[in-house]
Amino acid sequence: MEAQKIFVDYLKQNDLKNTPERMVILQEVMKLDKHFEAEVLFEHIKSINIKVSRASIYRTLDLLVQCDLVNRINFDNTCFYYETTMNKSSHDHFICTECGKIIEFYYSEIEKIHKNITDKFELDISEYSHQIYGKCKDCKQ
Amino acid sequence: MEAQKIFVDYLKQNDLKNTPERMVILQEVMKLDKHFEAEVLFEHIKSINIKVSRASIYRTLDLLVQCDLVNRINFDNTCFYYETTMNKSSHDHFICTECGKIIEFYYSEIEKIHKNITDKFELDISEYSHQIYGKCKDCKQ
DNA sequence: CCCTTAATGAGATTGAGTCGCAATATCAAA
DNA sequence: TTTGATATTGCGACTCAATCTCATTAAGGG
Repeated sequence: MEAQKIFVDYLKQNDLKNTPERMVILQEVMKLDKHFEAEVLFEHIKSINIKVSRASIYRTLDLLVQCDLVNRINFDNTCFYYETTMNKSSHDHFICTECGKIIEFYYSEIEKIHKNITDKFELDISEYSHQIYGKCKDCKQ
Repeated sequence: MEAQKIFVDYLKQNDLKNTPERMVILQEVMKLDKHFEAEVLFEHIKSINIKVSRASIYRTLDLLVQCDLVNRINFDNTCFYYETTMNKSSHDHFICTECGKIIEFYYSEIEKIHKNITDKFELDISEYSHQIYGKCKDCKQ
């Protein structure tokens, strides 16, 4: 399903209003590279001469996270990063502490672990965070 | 080996000085529950009438992390949490988003995944972060 | 077209963590 | 000891992402 339809439906179902600001933000989020910062999105939208306040950027990103169109990731504790989820399966990240390069990876064992821990402790898992830090091939030696 | 000896050796090996502030901080860190905040440590030390500045708390915690006596964990992006590593094997955390309860768990598969990814991408892993969020048994329904 | 309710923007505020710097302490060598 | 090079401390100023406040404006069902 198309992102915009998902978002509009989500708004309607939650008695939230469909505003031009929200539509612009969704549209521009989809154009950005993966792993962008809220501030970058704010500057980007300003640069194309559309006026949206920083507060609306943050509020709308929260909504997009809530309706699963966007993931919020904490790489380095300087700020949150965001990535769209469309057409993407779940994955984790390796972050090179030298050059900042990001490698995405997926192991089904992670899901098995989550299943196992869910059963063992009778949990209700809503999200998880898994990052590996180190030096990439090029930055090693 | 005893924590204090490890720390003192670490300081000596790195041409750092053995100061009363550093010793007090190490000593009080060992008394605190797991998963404490820097601010809590600061308040705790103030409460026993020892004067150590906030800056020294942060600087010394960094040193303790560097010599592996303490882990720094990012649970909820409000601030860092710290835990002593003494007599503890590697483990990850489940955090209940309702009551804040923390469950520690260990799966050897995690290490296998890290080994695998290391080989595949020729990485040099220095640390990792793995947290699961959700509702615990008591907060479910 | 109205009216209730939500959303917006601007700027103030928060709060963890860092930085700069003058004063002070450490510690190895004389 | 005393000295002196160097590290450390504390204080307060500062940073910066993120949140909050609140008056004004907009959405959209009836």
